[in-house]
Amino acid sequence: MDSIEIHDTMSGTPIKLHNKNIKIYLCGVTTYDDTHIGHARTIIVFDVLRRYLEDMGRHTTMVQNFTDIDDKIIQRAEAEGVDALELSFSYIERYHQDFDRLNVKRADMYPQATTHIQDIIDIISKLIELKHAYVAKSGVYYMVESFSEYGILSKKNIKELRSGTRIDPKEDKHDTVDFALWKRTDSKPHWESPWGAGRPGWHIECSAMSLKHLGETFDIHGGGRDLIFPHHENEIAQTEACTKLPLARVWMHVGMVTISGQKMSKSLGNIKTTRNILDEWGPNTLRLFCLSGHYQKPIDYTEELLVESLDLWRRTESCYYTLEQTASRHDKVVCDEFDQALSSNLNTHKAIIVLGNITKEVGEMASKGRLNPDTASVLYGKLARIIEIFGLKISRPLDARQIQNYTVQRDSLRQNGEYKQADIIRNELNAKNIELLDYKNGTVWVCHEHIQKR
RNA sequence: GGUGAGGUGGCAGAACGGUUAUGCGUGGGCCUGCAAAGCCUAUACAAGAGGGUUCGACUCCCUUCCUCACCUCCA
Repeated sequence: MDSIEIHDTMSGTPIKLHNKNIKIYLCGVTTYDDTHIGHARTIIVFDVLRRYLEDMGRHTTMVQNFTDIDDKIIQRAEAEGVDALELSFSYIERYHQDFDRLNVKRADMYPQATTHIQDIIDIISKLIELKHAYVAKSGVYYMVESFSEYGILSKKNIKELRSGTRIDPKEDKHDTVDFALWKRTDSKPHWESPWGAGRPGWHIECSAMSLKHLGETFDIHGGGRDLIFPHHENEIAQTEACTKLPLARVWMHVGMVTISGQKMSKSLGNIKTTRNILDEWGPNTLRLFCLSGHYQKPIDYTEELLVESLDLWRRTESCYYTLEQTASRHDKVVCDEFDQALSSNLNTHKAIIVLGNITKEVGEMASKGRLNPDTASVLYGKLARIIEIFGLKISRPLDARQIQNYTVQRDSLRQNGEYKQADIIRNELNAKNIELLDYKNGTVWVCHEHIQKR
C-alpha cells in the first residue's frame, strides 16, 4: 500500500498525498494551562498519521507550534503573580511530560512565537508594504477587505461576519472584521518593533513559523475543527497575501471531544485533562479511546467508552503475548484490511476493528488448541505492526526468564496434582501483573500494564 | 440567520444501491483441578418523519422536524 488520501476541508474532497516527503504543520496549544483530551485527540491522530506515512516509506517533517504569548497567558500569569513567559515555559514542560507518556513521537520542531518575533515583524512589514495591513494607534491590523479569497476555507462571507461582530472600543481598526497582527503595549511582556513596543496578535505566529520552517506550500496543515475559523482562515489571508501561493495542499481537521454531546471547553468547565486520564487509564487506553471514532467526527467522552478501550487493550496484550510465545518468527507483516482502512482518510475506527478481529481470531484458535507457530508468526507480524502504527506500547516484565521458569514449575506441580503450590505461584505472579493463560496446549504468560482503573 | 456535520437495533457506532458491521449489554452453555482469560450459541431483523427515483434504499433526490459544531477565545 503506497497511497493515502485525506479529506481536505478546503475542497471538501479527499486528496491523495503524493510527495515522498510529507511536510506537516500542526497547530499546537496555547500554553496557559494543562492540555485536555481534546488536545490529546488531535495530537494522537496526527501521530498515527505520521507513523503510518513513515511505515509506508514516506519521510515526514512535522512542525508543531507552541503559542507561548497571548492575552490568556498574560491574564493567567497576573492572576498567579508569576512571569508570563515562565508560565508558558512551565506548561511547555508539562506538555512534553504528558505527551511523552502518551508515546507521541516528538515533532521535528516545536517553534515558539516568542523565539520568532523577528520573523513575525518581517511578515507584518511585508503585509503593510503590500497594503494588506495598516498601522493604527493601537497596533497593526490585517485589512480583510484586501484579500479577495477571505472566507474560502470556512465558507464565510465578509458581510455576514461584519454584521455579527462587536466593536471593541480599545481597538481602532478600520473594519470590524480586521484582526490584529501587532498589539501595541507598554506592559510586560513586550518586544520592540517598527510600530512601537508590543506583542504579536494571535494567528500571525503560525504564518511566520510555517513559512520559515516548511516553506510557501506544504502538504498538510491541521488542527482541531474549531481552528477553521478564524485561526486558519486568517493564516491563509496572511500567508497567501505574501506568497500568492496556496499555504497547504490539504487542510485536515480533527473533530471535537464532547461530554454529553457538548464540546469540552474551559468556559463550560467540563474539562478532562490529559494528565488526569493518563494517571487513571494509562496511555494505551487513552490512545485507543482517541482512535475509536473517525477523526472528523466528534467523540463523546464517557467512562463506558474508556472501559471498552481498556478491554480492547487487555485483549491486545493477551493476544500479543500468546502470539509471541507461539510464533517461530517475529518480523512485521502487512495487514491489508488495516492498510485499506488507514489509507482511506485515516479511518482508525475501522482499523481498530481489524485489531479486534485479530484478537478474536487468536483467542478462537488458542482456545481450540489450533494455533500453530506458522499461523502465529503471521498474526504476530500483523499485530506488532498495528501496535507500532497506533503508537501502543506493550508492557515488559523485569525478568521474563524468571517468569518462564515459574510457569514451567507451576505446570509440573499441576501435573503432580499439587494445586496448592501451583496456585501460590500463580497468585504471586498475578500480584506482579502477570497473568497466566491456561490454553489446551499449554500456558502463556502475559505482562499487563498496571492501570489504576479497574 | 449563515456555514458545516449528523439523526441507524437497549446503548455506543460503521460501511454500503440488493449479503451478519463491530463493540458493549443480556440469556444459556463449553474449556479448567479451581480460577482468570478465552471460546460457542442465542438475542436486536434497526434506520427521525413524509414524499420521490429505482426491479430494489439505511444508502440517491426533495420536503420537514430535531441535535451538534463554527460564526467571540478555543485542539
